[in-house]
Amino acid sequence: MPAITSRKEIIFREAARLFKEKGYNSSTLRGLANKAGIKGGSIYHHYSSKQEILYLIMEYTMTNLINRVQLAIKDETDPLQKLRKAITFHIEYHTIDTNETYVTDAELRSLDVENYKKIVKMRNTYEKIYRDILLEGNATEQMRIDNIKTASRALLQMCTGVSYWFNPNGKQPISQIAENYVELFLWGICGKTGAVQAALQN
Amino acid sequence: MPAITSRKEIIFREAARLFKEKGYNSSTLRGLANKAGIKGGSIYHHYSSKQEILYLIMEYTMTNLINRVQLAIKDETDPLQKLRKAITFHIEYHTIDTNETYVTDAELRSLDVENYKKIVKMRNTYEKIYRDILLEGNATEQMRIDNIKTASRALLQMCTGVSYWFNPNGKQPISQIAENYVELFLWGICGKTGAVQAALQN
DNA sequence: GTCTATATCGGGATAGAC
DNA sequence: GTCTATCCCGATATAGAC
Repeated sequence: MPAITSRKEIIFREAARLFKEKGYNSSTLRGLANKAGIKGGSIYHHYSSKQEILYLIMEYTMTNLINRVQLAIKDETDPLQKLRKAITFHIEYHTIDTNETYVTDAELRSLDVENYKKIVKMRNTYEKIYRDILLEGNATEQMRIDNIKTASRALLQMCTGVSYWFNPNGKQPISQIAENYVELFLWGICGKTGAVQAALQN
Repeated sequence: MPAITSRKEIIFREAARLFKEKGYNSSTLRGLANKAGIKGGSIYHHYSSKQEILYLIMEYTMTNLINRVQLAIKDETDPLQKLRKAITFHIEYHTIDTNETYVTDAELRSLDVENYKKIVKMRNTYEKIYRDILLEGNATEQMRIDNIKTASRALLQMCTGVSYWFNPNGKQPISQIAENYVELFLWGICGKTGAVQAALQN
């Protein structure tokens, strides 16, 4: 979205908030218009349908995810560092555009067939970036992953979940939560016990 | 649900399937009746409202989750073994009652206030079982977890995700996928590399 | 660019026959 | 226990005035 907050952008943001709160189908255009400070019919001056608004939210989100994760890892060569940067980006972005990412994650079902295909394609592109990092890590033997597809799905599922409960006013800053997740995914809950660390000292 | 497949049970199962496919609000009682082999109005002989069906699906699911996970771990004393059993149960149950668990996970928003409170309470009960295992593991120093709440959420989020993509006709049996997840959560993607294993041999 | 008024449709729920 | 018929409401989308 452009920097200047036009009415069109207000509708966009409020739609994401509303769709997250009530779900796409339970959200009404009257309710959305009300939040945007206009009447129901006026929405059609800015968007051609409710479906279009949903699609644009998802397209915006997927475009950002793909472009920005590539930016985040572009200067790294080490797979471990790439993964750290990618995970951290994923979690942080999901807490910045919380509403948009939530809707993108939860409302795939509500898309028309054509729109569905486009978004799924973008999602595959995004997931492949993570799979490729894991593959590299296996190749350098810095990682050991039996099943790349399962592991990348588990990773993204786990990280996306942060945005469901993250409270920006809470005690823990998001950077620290992201670091928790990185450590958890890299080392598990047993890999950093005293016994392992002692052994690694040798 | 009772063993005998009554019409009431058919409606219940078809509702879970339909709500998963289209979402609660996009599902119609006429469509549900059609799947159950009756006409729309006849549903009200078995259930008092659409909302009641949703609530019963969730109550059934949470009751099963709570009771069965306790059964699964009751003979174990070792926190690591408890966790293995609990994770395996969680994943396997989500692929048995896939539709019911999916709906329970995705349609909290669609519950009435009163029903919402009851289900959230049950979900907290369920999550506490996992948190307690992690706490025990920290106490015995078999695990090392900085943030129990974050870790348990990450775990459940990750495991629940299996049911979104698991294909019972695929190559991998669910028991093997569950084992992948257990290993991933316990050791991460780095904890089982050659370097660590060599160090642990000493 | 926003308003009001309205066309049109479909869904949840009920009533009463069989 | 299931059917048909229907009530009632609310939602998307459109038309035309300002």
